[in-house]
Amino acid sequence: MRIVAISDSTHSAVDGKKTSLSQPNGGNGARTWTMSDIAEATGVSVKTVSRVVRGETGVGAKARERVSEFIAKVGYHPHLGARSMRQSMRDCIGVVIPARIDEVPVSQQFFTRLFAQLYQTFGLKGKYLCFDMNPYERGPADYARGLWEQRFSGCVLCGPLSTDDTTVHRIHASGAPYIALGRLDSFPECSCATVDYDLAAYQSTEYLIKRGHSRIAMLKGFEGYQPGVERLRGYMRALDAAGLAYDPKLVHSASFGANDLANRTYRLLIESNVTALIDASGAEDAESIRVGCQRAGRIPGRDIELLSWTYTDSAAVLKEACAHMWLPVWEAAVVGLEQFAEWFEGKRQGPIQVVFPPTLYEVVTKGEVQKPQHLFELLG
Amino acid sequence: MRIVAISDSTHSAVDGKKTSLSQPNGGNGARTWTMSDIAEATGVSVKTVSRVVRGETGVGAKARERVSEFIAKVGYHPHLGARSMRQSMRDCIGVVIPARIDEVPVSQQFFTRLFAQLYQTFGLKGKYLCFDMNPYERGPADYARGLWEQRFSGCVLCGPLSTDDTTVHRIHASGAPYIALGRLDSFPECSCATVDYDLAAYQSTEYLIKRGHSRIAMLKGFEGYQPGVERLRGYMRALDAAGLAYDPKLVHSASFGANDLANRTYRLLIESNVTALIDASGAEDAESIRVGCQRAGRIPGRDIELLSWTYTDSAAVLKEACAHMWLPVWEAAVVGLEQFAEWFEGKRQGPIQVVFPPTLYEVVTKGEVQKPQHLFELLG
DNA sequence: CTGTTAGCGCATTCAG
DNA sequence: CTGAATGCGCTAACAG
Repeated sequence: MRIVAISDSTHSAVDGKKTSLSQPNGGNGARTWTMSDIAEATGVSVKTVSRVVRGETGVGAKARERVSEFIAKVGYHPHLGARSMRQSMRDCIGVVIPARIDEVPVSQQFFTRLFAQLYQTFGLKGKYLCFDMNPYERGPADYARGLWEQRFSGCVLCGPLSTDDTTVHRIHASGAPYIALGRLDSFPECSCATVDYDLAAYQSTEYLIKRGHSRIAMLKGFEGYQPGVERLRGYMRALDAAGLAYDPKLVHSASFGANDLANRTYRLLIESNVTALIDASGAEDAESIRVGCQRAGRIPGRDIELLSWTYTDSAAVLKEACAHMWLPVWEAAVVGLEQFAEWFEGKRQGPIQVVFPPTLYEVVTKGEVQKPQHLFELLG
Repeated sequence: MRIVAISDSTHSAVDGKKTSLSQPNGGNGARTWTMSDIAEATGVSVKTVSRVVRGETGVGAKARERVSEFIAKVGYHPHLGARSMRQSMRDCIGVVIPARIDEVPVSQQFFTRLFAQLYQTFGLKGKYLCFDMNPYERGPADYARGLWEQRFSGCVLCGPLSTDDTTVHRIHASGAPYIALGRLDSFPECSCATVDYDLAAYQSTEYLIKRGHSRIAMLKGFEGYQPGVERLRGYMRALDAAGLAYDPKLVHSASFGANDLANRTYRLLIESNVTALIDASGAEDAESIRVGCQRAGRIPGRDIELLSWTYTDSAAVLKEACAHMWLPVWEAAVVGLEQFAEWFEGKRQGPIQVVFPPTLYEVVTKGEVQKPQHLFELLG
């Protein structure tokens, strides 16, 4: 067991010179060494110490060894704040939430997968991950503040973008590497990795129209966010292509915080002549849909045809549904993160554009998915 | 939609003065403003700008408004590197892994709960969480490097400590607020929030002895880590108290990476005269234990008595077990994190010492827990 | 109430 | 191969 040597004969000259303000907790702790301390103690110049620390050439073998040993002995580490004033922080990736964390359904599953992926891509290479949880304490905060503050030099926007988001434009304009796990109509150049929700809605609607339905209801999530807009647009396009009129009463938005999915389902199903329902809520909540159907006196497969969206390949949210739309959100994120890592490391240029198409299944192989638990639900 | 105004008549004088090195990606991005830029543009001194930014008194209403507006307009943010040279970083908490992430069983459940808790405690207050994944690329890395580098000024050590850990001593000596989710025999002063595994092992063994067993096997995890040491010590103390001899053949360590739990169980059970088994592996893997029993030709409750450890209140890993030991690891972490937050904010002193006792259940109310999925299993 | 100035620790010229 | 000097953006002590 070796504790940092506080006093050492080699540098008795600098003894008690100053109590650095930047000491962790300004107390009885071990002293914080600076390059000039090291230089003084080892009898070389600051620049030589710098060369050794940064592994540069231009230092004699003897001097290098002496400095290296001393550095190891006292446990010197360069001050990153000081370093960041001369160069950008290329060892820290920001992970920021561009939406209220309790407004969007960040599932436990998705979050831990994302974290594991970030661990593999960056953590294993010794890089830091810096999370900014975007508190929204007094109005929407600037979720990219860590970038402006130079805390990190690139970031992952983890979550859907609000339709009126402007921050992502500023990130883009800054030239910093970034990737949004979601796109934005108003900003097609946006660096992103996501799924084509518009197409998913279009194909869902088209499928049901082909099966003879003309009064198709849709339960959609993400009100106020881009994925919500895309759902509606794709739905309307499909209706339009089939020459059907759009009835706003047939589209409801469900919020994730309140558990009103069953209620929304019920209300949609008692609308006149509704014969089919697209569950594009993203909640993956079979029970609520079932309860809603039951309360409306509808039996799936007989009185009402269901089509539900899932984030899992070949899996169903509702066994009773006639078809299942798979949104490869995770798969897009993986590809996007790989490309982002290359951009961050300077091996490629940005922006990234990964938009995966959805896949419609009629037969499911993996059974029914569980209702996911969301991050904010774990609290108190 | 408003993009940062690049050129503005108010400050045409400083036009094109310099291209700061610290620009995010040194390219076509928007310019990075400094305090002196703001000062020059608004006709005040740097100190006045500083006062406005930091919300200090001593600025006239007119000047304050002018500066505030300009700052908002150009999207100025203080450079944290520069700031960190004068004061410690009190808005960033390090979350570091003091063990190889693939050597210890960080369950998805525990991890997301921890993250949610950190979000609530720090994220909501606008603080950053900086994860260092401790790569171990070339030999064990210094998992507290973020502290030495002044990247953060306090940290949570998330995971068990290695028995030969020395880094935590240095963290302690630095005076920085920290909390280890695990303790260390060799370092009783260590700031920690954990469970008394020694007591859990003692009580488990004692319980089985009282039920008439004298040949008690133990399956333990965390070889090389403190919780592993405590398991063995508690087990041995109980044997000793009852005047029984310790037989090393009756204690096996299971590693988490390899799935050898069933095999270990089998091997323990074919040992001569073993009549009871403590599953202190921490794997919460009922299936492997069952397979091991079956292969050894033992039927739980008849040929062999099982006692399994769980991390969930009133829940069982194995329904067949005669008793269940609950280790309130999570509960200790919550209390510890609260105290850590207060220490970090200067509202109390360290170190923290939260050591929860385990609880033995004979009757279980919440049913059988699922085998947890671990973070590293999500990769690949 | 406001401004001037001296560093913080490091990387980077530019000289030896 | 080495070192002295400069400045990054900010805060704080010290003047007005």
